[in-house]
Amino acid sequence: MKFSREDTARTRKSLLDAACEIFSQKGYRDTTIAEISELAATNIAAVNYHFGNKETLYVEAWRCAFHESIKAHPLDGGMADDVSPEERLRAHIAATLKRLADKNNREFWFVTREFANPTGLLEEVMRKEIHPLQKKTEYLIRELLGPHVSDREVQFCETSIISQCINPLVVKRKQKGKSSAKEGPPQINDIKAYAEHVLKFSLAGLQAIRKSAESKTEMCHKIKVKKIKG
Amino acid sequence: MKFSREDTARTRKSLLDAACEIFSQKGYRDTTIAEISELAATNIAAVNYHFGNKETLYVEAWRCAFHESIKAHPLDGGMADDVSPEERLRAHIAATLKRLADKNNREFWFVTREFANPTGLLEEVMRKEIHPLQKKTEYLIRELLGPHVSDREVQFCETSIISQCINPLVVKRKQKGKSSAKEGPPQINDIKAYAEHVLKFSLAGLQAIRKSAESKTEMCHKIKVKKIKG
Amino acid sequence: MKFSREDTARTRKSLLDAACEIFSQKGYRDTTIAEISELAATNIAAVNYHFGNKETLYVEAWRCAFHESIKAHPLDGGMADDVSPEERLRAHIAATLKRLADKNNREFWFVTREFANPTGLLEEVMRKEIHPLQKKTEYLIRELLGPHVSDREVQFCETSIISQCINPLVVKRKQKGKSSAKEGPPQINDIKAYAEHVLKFSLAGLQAIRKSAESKTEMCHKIKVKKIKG
Amino acid sequence: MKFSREDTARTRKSLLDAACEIFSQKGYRDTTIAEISELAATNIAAVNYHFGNKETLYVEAWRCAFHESIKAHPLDGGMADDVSPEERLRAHIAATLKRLADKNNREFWFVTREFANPTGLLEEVMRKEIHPLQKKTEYLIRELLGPHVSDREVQFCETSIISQCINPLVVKRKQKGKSSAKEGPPQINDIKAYAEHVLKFSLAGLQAIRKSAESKTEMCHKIKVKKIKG
DNA sequence: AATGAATGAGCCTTCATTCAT
DNA sequence: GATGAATGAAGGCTCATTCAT
Repeated sequence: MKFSREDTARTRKSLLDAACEIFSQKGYRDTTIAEISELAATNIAAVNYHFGNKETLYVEAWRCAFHESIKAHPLDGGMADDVSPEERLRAHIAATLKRLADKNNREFWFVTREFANPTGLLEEVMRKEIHPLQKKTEYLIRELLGPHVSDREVQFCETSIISQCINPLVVKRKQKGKSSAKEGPPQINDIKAYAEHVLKFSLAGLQAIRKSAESKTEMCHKIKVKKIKG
Repeated sequence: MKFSREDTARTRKSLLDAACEIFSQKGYRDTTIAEISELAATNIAAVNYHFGNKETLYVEAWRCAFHESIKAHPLDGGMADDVSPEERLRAHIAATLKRLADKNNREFWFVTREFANPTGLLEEVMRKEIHPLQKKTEYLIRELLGPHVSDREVQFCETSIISQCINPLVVKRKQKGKSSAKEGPPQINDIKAYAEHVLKFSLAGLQAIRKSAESKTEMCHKIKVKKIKG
Repeated sequence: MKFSREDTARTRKSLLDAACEIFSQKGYRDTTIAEISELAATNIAAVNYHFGNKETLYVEAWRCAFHESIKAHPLDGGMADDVSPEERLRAHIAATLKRLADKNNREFWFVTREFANPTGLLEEVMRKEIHPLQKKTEYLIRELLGPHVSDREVQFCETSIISQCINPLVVKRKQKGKSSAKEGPPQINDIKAYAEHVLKFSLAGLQAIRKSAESKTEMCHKIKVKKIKG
Repeated sequence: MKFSREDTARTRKSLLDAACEIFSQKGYRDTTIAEISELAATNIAAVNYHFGNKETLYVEAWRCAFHESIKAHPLDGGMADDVSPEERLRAHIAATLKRLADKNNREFWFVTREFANPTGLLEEVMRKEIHPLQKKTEYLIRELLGPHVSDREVQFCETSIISQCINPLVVKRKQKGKSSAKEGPPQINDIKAYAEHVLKFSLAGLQAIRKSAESKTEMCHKIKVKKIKG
């Protein structure tokens, strides 16, 4: 039997898809290559043939999931750069929440798992892919905080906002499929409403930090002036 | 080997400690009872004798870690109930952050791992142990938000605050031991300063939500009055 | 804590009872001494303390079951020796069937199991206990067959009759608890009716064997006479 | 080690043979797959690869033994359907006894062990395979008993005949290898002679049952006639 | 005398990887 | 190039027995 290059590529891709699906559902350890092979409708030796070993397949699957995720959810929320920073923050928060809440977004699972149980395998690939996005967020927040805040305050605010987006969805995902018991951690069901809440909550927070920084600066200034006058 | 009957509890405890340590480091699946037995300096069969099976040991280990954690870090931050809600929130945030940041807190690892790679085994025990704490937080937030907010708004605010406490520490833990590269997600190093930030940020956020709710209520009231007068 | 001799004997007996019960239900291999200890409400070490090991307990349990069985079902069926052999056979068959069909007769299980999966442990004890009974049956059958049959014919008839008693009850026991599916081997439900059947069937069989033997003898005789006369 | 793809079936077969041999000797519980693998000269994991687990292997081994047994000993004894029922019964009894007495017949061991120590695994497969054979026997007996007997009488006679075939061979097998002690249950050594005995004994028995049924019917008839006439 | 604790040997099963074709 | 067959290593669990008290 002969196999053309197209067949080979197709087999590889279907293995990757299957791996993506199952790894994201069960994590590295709980996934067997037998399962993946079956879902990909190939034989069990194909994984090692195409990817060498399970670890490599895992990394490749993550990369695949990441690109899918980025393609489906542009990170700027499709917002132009010339609108007000408040609007851009709204867009950013909404886009992030929507992306992470997307049930088809398998990448989020990989990241969550990786944080909890670092394999180290995704270390480098994650840094390279994610870093640029962070810079953008940081810049936007700095804009909203004004010139008087310290770097650390910017970092803290960035953390506050990102955390509000990530954490509830980690919780939500875990609860998925569970009987919506009233007990258990609070859970977000209306993503849009929650996005508005995070925006309102965070803008107020940012504003408070900004004013605090400004008044501190002013006081320093007054003291300096006094000293000079006196 | 010699052992007295009094040693029984000690054997059990040493197994529990070992399990706690290794489960929190590697998670359920990657931990073998052989490892645990070795660390506890007993026989593999001892696990089965004392705990029945690996699953039960896992749950017991979690419970142990949880109680250790709570003992080391009282949840109200040692704050009396009669101080202002703001002060109590400060204490709560500081205590939570300190607890989660404690390098000896193995329970946090369990929870993180469980969220990322659910075994389902801690489902019930976690709910039972953690639920009461949540209620307390919820009550405190409701106090700060005033009477006009909806349940969903309370829930959202609770999520906002808790998320700010949990997420950065998950990230931080993962980065522990890494070269403090400037790349990578923002990372919290000064827990006390961050606690103050979260308090300031969140109080402003809560205030904004409160005012928004109040004005909404007022407007409704006015409309009603108008209707009646009209 | 002190234990009187009465306590000791009681513990021993309760272990024996428990062993009897469980061994007869599950067989040697599928029974664990933990189960037995639990049912006997003692600790797990008691078995080895009182009986040395599992095998010895098994043999003792069988002996116990056997004596219980004999006590409950006298082998002559309570029939006097002076009635007709036909009546004595009726009594014998009825008694045997009743004994083997008795749900409380745990000994039958032991024997069945031993035949299928000889442990060799019951070898000697069974021979000693059972042999006398066989002799009695043999004598009765010989009486019914008359003086002309060979030893082998007696043996065959004995086998025919005993088999009709034993085999259907082995089958029946196995089917116990099963849905009385119409499929499956034929099964005896009315023991008394079946006993009458076996009697009628076997008396006819014995009669046939007897006549056959007699005619054979007669023919031999005639031939001899002829030879002499001739 | 070298192996061609054609060898696959051979490997499977050798595992099956080994399983057949050891299971029939030791029963399900006392057999380890390690033993089987060793006899089959393969790896332990091969059992799992080819059969999934021990239970499946057991069932397959039984089926294999059963088919071997049937192939070696056709159930009708090679007798045409047009001979007299007496001749067919003779052939049936002879064939059955020969089959069960065959030292190479491993299936009989399975069945015996299964009856004594039910695993429940053969429940269904045995019913499916054996049921048709029973039907044939039943039909033959009904023919010999004539039209006046009840279903229960047929069932009883079937039981009587089958029992005479099965039980002595169970006993015999157990005694195999033992010193032919004069003690112990009667034992069949000449299978052909015993087959003739069973035929003679049973035909007489059947005849008795038949006549009894006929006279009963007749009496009923007379009574009815009387009633009508009267 | 009697027992709770402990253990070592063994079993079935899983699974990533390798091999000959 | 691609695959079905095979395997070795390891894991969790069971259980009769032993031991110190």
